[in-house]
Amino acid sequence: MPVAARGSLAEALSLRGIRLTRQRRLLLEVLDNAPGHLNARELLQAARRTDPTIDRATVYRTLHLLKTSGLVDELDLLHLEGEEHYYERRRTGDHVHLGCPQCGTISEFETDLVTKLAQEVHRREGFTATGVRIEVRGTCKACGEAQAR
Amino acid sequence: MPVAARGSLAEALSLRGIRLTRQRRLLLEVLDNAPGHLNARELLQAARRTDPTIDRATVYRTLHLLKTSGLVDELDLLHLEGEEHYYERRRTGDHVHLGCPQCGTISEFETDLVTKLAQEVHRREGFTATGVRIEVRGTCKACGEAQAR
DNA sequence: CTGTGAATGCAACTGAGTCGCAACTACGAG
DNA sequence: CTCGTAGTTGCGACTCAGTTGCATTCACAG
Ligand SMILES: [Mn+2]
Ligand SMILES: [Mn+2]
Ligand SMILES: [Zn+2]
Ligand SMILES: [Zn+2]
Repeated sequence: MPVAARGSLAEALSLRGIRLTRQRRLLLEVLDNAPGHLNARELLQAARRTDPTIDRATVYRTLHLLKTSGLVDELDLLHLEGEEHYYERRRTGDHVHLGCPQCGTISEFETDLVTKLAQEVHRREGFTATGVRIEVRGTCKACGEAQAR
Repeated sequence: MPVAARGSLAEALSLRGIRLTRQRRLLLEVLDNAPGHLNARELLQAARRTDPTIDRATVYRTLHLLKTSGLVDELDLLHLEGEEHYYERRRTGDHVHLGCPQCGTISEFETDLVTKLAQEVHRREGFTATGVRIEVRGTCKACGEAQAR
């Protein structure tokens, strides 16, 4: 991962008075390089491939920290399978998650409706949103076409 | 609760080949009359006030049934407190949940953006939504005003 | 009324997430 | 570049939401 990203990460953390430990750096790196969405168990497994001594408790404590710092978002993807939660680095563009129970696929969908919703909630209710989570369950295109026959 | 509602409930269930047992009727009644959002433990407690013999396993099995039948929605309210999930009867008007971590209040917000999102997802992605869950975390009006001083 | 498959209660189990504590370490003051 | 210390980690025990197998009970079609 680019040096710039590392720099800004250390910055982002120290700005908040958070120490940049070996474990925290590793966990963020794993999240950055993960192809999809990881749950806590998968995150631990992946991190252990680099540092076999890292502990489950550290993963949970770090996730809590990163969530409240706004660096990571927690999803449950409508619990399509199991009770776990999933984690992803917070990005700039807002996106929504689409889950298809038939094939188990989670896809992402960018839309400005997230921002629109935050604005509407503020205008009509005086509520200042700090985080919006939108999860959609349904039939994906592929499953829909397969069903049509 | 109106007889009509009861009738349509029995209908709704038997249409799907679901037996209307004493326990299922009770759990739906408790959900209907609940002031706010209940988690599984609270639902069990409330139901036990009427039928002390009802079991935890029945609550979970029934919730699963009602969820997959589309009669009940599961929320996690962004897990403002704890890991539990919350349940509410599905209504006609779409609504969104607003959670304020500072005062712990959950409020509801009606908006047609839910429908708009479902339409946009279908148009742009070919994804047919069967359920949309939108949860917003932030500072409520009261807490915002208190903070301004 | 009766028979039967579905649903329930019970009790044991699973596994995600938490917590207290002793050892360790990031990092700022000197 | 030390050193001191508050913050962090690993560990192991723990909590508690949710699940499961099985014997008993019950809804409801015939
Ligand atoms: Mn995502
Ligand atoms: Mn959840
Ligand atoms: Zn699909
Ligand atoms: Zn508030």
